Amino acid sequence: MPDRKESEADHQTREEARAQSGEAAPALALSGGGEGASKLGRDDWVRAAYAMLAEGGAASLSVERLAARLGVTKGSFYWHFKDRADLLDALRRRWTQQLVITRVEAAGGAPEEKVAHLLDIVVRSTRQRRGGSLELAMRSWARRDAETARVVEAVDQERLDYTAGLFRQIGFDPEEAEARAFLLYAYVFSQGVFTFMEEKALLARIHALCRRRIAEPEDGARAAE
Amino acid sequence: MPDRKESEADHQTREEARAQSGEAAPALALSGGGEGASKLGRDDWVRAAYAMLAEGGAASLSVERLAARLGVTKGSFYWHFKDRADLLDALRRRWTQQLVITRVEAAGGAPEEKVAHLLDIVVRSTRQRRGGSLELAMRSWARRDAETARVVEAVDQERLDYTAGLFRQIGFDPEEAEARAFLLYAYVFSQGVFTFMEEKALLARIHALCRRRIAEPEDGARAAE
DNA sequence: CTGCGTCAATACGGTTGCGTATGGAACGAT
DNA sequence: ATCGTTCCATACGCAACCGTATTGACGCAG
Repeated sequence: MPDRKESEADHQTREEARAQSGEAAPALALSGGGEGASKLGRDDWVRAAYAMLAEGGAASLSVERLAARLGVTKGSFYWHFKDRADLLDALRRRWTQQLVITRVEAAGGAPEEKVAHLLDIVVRSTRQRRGGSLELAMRSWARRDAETARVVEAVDQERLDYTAGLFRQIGFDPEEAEARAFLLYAYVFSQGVFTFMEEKALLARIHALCRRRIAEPEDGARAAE
Repeated sequence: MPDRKESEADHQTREEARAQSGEAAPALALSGGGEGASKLGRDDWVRAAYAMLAEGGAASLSVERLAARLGVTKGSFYWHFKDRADLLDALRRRWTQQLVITRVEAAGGAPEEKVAHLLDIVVRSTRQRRGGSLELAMRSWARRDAETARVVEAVDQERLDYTAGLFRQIGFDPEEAEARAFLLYAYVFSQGVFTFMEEKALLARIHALCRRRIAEPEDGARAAE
């Protein structure tokens, strides 16, 4: 039975639970909170649920396990949320606002640099594993939930459009820009999905080459200048 | 509550269940079966479960819903399988044996043609949606199950190695072959994952271009001939 | 007809999970 | 001190599942 193995130790204090889950204390909630930050805010719940979503997917995200992870009981959960569906809504919204684009835009620079930044996102990100799990969880969830499917498709579309725009700014014609944008997106997404990409060696070997195939102009007809 | 909505109508005959689930009757089981094929074999269960895995993921694959889908009760299930874990094992094995590589090899031809075949797999496949869902479900499942992670990684590695081998046969040096193999895999995988790829128009627009970026030699230095 | 193997129905106990109801502790305001 | 707000605990009913035990229907060999 390869599925569950926890849920034996229940009944524990908040501090114990936090200690064993390896999670940092909420730390915001009340801005003046001194040490323990004894009360949880809605945002603490959403953040913890977000982590669980990445680990186990939406289907195995239960209210009671979430509460146990936070060291409280579900009595508290239903004070902050109407429903489990209410929590899931919040998760969808949070994921939508986790914008990669704004991060890239904030870094600024020429379109070429932005593309390079996009290409390196997974490589740079220390916790690529979690990012990939999230993307995976969202898409797996989207297969059986229409609203999630809507959200995910919208985000994908936005990312693709943005990337295609960069390529157009660089000078590719619209079709070529769209194709390269998709290739780039597929490449970055796959980096987060395939576990053998965690061997740094493989990634180091192929990254520069992939980057060239995706982002550089054709070698024969070098455009202008 | 966007999750469940079925499981109200239970208690029905086998034929009713099959009719309303829109599924074809098992149709093998007993090779001499005339009409209804009244008895189910272990393989029928695995096949039905395989379909449910694609639709809902491993977490939401329950024995009782599976039985209901087949028009029987779980009393029957536990005759064919020791466990739910037993069924999941069978699913993992089935997925492992669903070899794309052998299909491509069977078609034969020069390495270039095989690469082309790989590139067109999703485009050709009429039920790309289901294939993508399966790949997605397996990987989402693998994030929380070690054995599945092992299986998936082995399959990915095999596919990557095979594709890299093709590129080496074409004449690329090993590093370039590996990089292009990954790009190809990422491209094909992503086609099955992103829902906006279901618009045939977009795919038609970018496919040729992507194919060139992935499979064709650099335009500047055209190799030999 | 009898017995046996095969597949399935029914019934049961146990666990997990959802959502509700209700009460209590901490804290600030009046 | 009293009250209201905020967060949490406990207890309950209910449904979905898992796995087991028992019994039944059906075909087939003897």
